[in-house]
Amino acid sequence: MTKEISARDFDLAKTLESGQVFHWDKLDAGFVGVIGGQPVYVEQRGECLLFSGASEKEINHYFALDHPLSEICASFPDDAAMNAARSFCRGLRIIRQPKWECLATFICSSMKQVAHIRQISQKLRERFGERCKIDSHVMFTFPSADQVAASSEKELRQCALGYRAKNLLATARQVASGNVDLDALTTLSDVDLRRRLCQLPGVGAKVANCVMLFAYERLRAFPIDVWIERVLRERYFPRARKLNAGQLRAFTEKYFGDHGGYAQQYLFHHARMGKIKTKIERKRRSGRFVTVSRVK
DNA sequence: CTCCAGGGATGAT
DNA sequence: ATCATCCATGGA
Repeated sequence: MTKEISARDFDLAKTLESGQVFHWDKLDAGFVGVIGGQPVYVEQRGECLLFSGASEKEINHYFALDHPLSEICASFPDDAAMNAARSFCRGLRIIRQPKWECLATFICSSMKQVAHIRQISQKLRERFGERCKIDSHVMFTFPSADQVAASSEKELRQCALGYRAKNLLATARQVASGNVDLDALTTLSDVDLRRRLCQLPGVGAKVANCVMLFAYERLRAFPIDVWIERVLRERYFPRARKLNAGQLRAFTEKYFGDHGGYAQQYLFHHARMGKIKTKIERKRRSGRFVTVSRVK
């Protein structure tokens, strides 16, 4: 039942915990999640992936094991912030997510921490998705646009969506009705795709760029959230006074180039992990200080 | 307890 | 065209 493929230049944990996808959970030595409506277990052992629930082809495609990662990383600009992130995030890949699932979760992401987006995703799945099992482990698929569209704003709010419920419902109805065909947008240019996505309720430039990057494989798309904006201002414009969103966007588009989305994800993950690490460090130091002072 | 989070829509300059 | 404010919720 368990199959295995070689996966070079790949770090499963970094990929799944970098804040690009929100429905994978740690189980035993690996992760459980859903790919194409099927429950999947994946575990990394060195340069090998052990998995069950999907075909080798599906695993290869979902985790984008065909992306030429060393070439992509080599195309990043050569500067201190980028080099640190490149080194820290070795093996992190931008995966190929289902379009609706990605769009829906990022509509829910506004002004939410990664941990809470995961929680919202889980509540949506448990309430509206379909129950399934991998071995004896129970899980739920992400609800389709039809399933979300058939619910109500009140029900959605019970998933801790807050003001985002109205936007998710409105967008789900546009997708479910066929008014918007997410698959058909694949043929559009980056500019046109972004414009169409931004027409959906709850989708602005940032969410549109996330969906373009994580579901449409537009590897240039460069989402600018509070973390990335902080990195850009601190590391690339340390003493710029007035710097608006348009100027930041123009800079990122030309500076980070064809794989800007990858560069962005590396900067994002490195910055987030750095902060979490300093928090743990602070806690450890304060704990030690208390111990020492008590001894005295 | 307070602070803040992978923002967007809206209305005021 | 840019800028400020509000929007719910809960983790840290």
